[in-house]
Amino acid sequence: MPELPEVETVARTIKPDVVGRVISFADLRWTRTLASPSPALFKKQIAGQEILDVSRRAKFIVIRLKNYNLLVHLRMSGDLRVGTGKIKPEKHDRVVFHLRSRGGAESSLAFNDTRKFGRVWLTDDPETVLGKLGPEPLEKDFTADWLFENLRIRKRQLKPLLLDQTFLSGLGNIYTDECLHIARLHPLANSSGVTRKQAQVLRDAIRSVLREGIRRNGASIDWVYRGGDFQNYFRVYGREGEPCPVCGSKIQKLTVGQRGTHVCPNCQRLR
DNA sequence: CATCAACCCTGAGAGC
DNA sequence: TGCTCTCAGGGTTGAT
Repeated sequence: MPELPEVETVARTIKPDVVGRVISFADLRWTRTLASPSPALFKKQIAGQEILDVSRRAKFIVIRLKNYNLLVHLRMSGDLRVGTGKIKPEKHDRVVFHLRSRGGAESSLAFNDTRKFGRVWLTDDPETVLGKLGPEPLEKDFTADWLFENLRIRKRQLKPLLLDQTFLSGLGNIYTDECLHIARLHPLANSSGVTRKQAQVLRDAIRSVLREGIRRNGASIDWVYRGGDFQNYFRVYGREGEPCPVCGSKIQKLTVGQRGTHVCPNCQRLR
């Protein structure tokens, strides 16, 4: 489920339930979920750490602890779930953080991840993990001028470039298809050919789609469900053969950069 | 530097 | 029902 709006929703959801709690210990149930450090050091360092804040950077959930930062990437099927009282791990729980409140109440924060693609880092310097990420699309520094200039410099297919987290952070397969449709740009178009005007429209489309995704608590697809309903408002994603909401042409599905890609053949012309 | 295939995994849904 | 096949929101790595 995890693109920027879904990750933002997860972070906002768990924050009030975990800030102020202390991690008594971590139960690492699938070793490979831990990216770094070693399991032994991880368990030693995290025990006794108070959770000070929960935020999001790109598609990472950043959990600020007293002396470290706990970074979580949900990848394809990850989720963070808060549990109260007696803890019995659920199917696909990969790491379970056992928590204690000041009053002594027990609860838990579980990283549940069916496909095991998700990763967790514990580090004192989050920049070692987040350092190469591109700008946040909802921040002020993501301007049309910046986008225009950087699309021009990189000579790449538009969609794979927008998915490249070192170029721009937070977009995933769904939201990229949606914003390219709004901007009437073809996913295979060369980034260097995008005009200043088109860059302006694309920049605004990216921000509006992400904001609406957040407003609707993200999109819920397949069995990875979290209560969002943005999936009911897709313009092209997952709508192959259905009419384009703008012109009525049949939405087509193609493969771009090994990802399923949805376009309106009339609104999004290659040239 | 850009592009692509393989890989990391499990499970849902389609087709037979 | 049950089997096989394809596909899935992400990202890394190594080859070309």
